[in-house]
Amino acid sequence: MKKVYQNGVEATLDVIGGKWKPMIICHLAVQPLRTGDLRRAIPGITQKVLTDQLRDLINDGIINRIVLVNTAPCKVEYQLTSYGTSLGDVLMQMSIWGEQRVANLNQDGQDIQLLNGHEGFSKIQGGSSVS
Amino acid sequence: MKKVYQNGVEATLDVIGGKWKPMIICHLAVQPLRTGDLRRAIPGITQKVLTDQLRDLINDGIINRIVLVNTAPCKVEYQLTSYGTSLGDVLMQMSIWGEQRVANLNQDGQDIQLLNGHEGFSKIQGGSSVS
DNA sequence: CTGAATCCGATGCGATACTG
DNA sequence: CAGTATCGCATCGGATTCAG
Repeated sequence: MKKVYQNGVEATLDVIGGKWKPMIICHLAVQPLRTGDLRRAIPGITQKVLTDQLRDLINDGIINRIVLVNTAPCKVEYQLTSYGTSLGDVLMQMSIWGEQRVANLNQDGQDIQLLNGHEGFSKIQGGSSVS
Repeated sequence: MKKVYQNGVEATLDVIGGKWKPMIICHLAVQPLRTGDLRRAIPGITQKVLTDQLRDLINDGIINRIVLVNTAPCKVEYQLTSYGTSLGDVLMQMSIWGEQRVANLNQDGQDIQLLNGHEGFSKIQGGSSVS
């Protein structure tokens, strides 16, 4: 089927729009991880949702699925592709803007919690070291 | 109810994640527009969806709703707030990345159409003039 | 330990028709 | 012309269960 995007933003959201995808990318940016590691690193995610979103990211070329064959229990590892690292700047910008927004809202009396800062995304590629 | 975000990216997606919101912001970045104008500027959007997403953007402080009182048929106009303009850089980055992605996919034999480039977002604030 | 299968509720988006 | 109300559908994310 032929896709039509209004603009590049839609195309980007197709890739990172999933609820947990930014977190997954963030963790894999530091080092390759196995599914068990990811589940522990991302509290609240379920088995299905994790594998669903991992599959999406694989199909979009953001991560690689690597089967380690010479191990006793067959192990599976996921790692960011070089294409995946190109998302670093975008995620960084989005994370920073979102943090400022949360800060604003909380000043206006709302009670919003932000579990992780943007430092995680700075690990990707050169990691444009923003304060 | 208390909200909890994993990271800033989620908070940002809450604001611009709607299917048409980037387009709406893009058009309002150039000049204030009335609903009829927006419907004509955004082919495919329906009345309901447009007003739904406009209301969301108002509640999030991205746009202002201005009722022009001294006109024969009561007119309503929408304009970007200064807070809304702060989204400029983020949308720009996302649009550029998405455009490159579409280009890559089309080179791989897919047939994806991209209606608008990132130029529209350059109108926001200083409009960090990227090529 | 990895991950596939099934069921299900919430929600976003859309079509249509109606009010001021 | 601006906005609302109702209905419907598709998609996403989540709980649970089963298999290699």
